[in-house]
Amino acid sequence: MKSNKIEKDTESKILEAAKRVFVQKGLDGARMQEIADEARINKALLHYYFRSKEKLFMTIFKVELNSFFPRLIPVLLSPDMTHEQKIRHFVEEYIDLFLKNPFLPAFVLREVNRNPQIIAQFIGESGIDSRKLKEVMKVLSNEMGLSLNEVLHLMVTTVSACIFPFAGKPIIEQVLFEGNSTEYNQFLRERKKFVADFVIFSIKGRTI
Amino acid sequence: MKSNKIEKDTESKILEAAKRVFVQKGLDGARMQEIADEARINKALLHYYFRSKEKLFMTIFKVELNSFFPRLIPVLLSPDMTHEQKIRHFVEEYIDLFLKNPFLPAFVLREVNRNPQIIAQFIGESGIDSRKLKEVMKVLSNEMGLSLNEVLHLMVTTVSACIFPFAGKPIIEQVLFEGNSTEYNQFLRERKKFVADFVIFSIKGRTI
DNA sequence: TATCAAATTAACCATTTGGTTAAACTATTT
DNA sequence: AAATAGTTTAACCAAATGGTTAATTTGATA
Repeated sequence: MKSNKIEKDTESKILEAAKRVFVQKGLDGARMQEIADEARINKALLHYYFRSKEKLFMTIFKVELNSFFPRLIPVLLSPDMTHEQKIRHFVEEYIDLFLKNPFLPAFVLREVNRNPQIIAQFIGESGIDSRKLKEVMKVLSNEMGLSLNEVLHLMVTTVSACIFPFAGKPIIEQVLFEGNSTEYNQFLRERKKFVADFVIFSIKGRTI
Repeated sequence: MKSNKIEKDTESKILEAAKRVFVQKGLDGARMQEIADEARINKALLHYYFRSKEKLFMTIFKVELNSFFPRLIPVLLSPDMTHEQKIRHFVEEYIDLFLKNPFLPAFVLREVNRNPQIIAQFIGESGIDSRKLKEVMKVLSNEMGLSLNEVLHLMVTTVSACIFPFAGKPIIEQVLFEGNSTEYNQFLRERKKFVADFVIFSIKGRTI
């Protein structure tokens, strides 16, 4: 048996290459040869480590979907924070995640629309727990003085405001900043504060 | 020459079939044979009308991108409406568009991320005019008492809140409604009122 | 109704692509 | 150092795929 070091190295070289290619091109657009080239190995070695393109893709997708759902539920349930603090924390963490992985939103949306079942398939392993989520909604509902349904919409709106500027980068960059990527990136950095403010102001404006 | 009726019929049969297939599967996932089958014609006929897959795709994409940007600028510039009325009008029209074309957001986002240049390529024909857009922003900035930059973020947030629930359908339906599509559709129908309220409340809450 | 151009099709082609195989290589064990 | 088991590669394969060609059909026109 080869030393574990080299063994693991090849596998992670493959995983890193596959991530880059799949995230950028999607399952349909990716080529096994390109992944092999990117990892600087023979194509047959891909099939030696991961039996098929599908299997390799699923391995990558599972990891990416997992990071797409941030581990923020405990914070949202914390009794030591106001709902304003919770909103700020959530928005900042979520946007930071996408600033570090700018292509994650477009990738997940693309693949999830290509094969909607894939989301049900991995729901268990994705760090999302429906029960906990409902608990969060109840807590927020009490804290904010809104109905459960209003909290649901509020959550979706908040998540939308975080995700869309990344998923729609080519549109926003071109239409709003005439292709100037510096301005677009500046805009993204401002987002954390703006989105949190926006949501908090909306709750205030509603309850007046 | 054959009668115009039949000629046009075949071409539109192709366009309708191509739209269905491309919107669902994207450029990479679509197959010319499938489009031919869907249109109930021979595959060679596709190439007779549209020389290549790329050309056929571009024809479809241009149309879809065009409908993705609604013609709402005149309304937003109208001096006879309050900014609240404008927001309500915009949100209602935009969400209605997606209720009629639920796969449009995912399609546009997918293709625009696959090939970011495509958006610059069609910006002229897409019914979007940067100059007019800036005019809208100035008008809204005055009406709402917000800075230009705040209006920019506000616009992106509003658009996000309209688009994401459609682009992220598989995620929302599964995570928030455990796969119950009736509940998901109910949620979508409520959105028009909620999003408009949300934005308007936020402006109110901010200026207090 | 003979002619002609456009529309349509069946058969075919070249390339790409995911996947396989058998041989070669490497490191560990005896 | 011979045997062994895991790793890596070059060469290959079958199916799929976008695209082409040559022949046939269709319908209008003279």
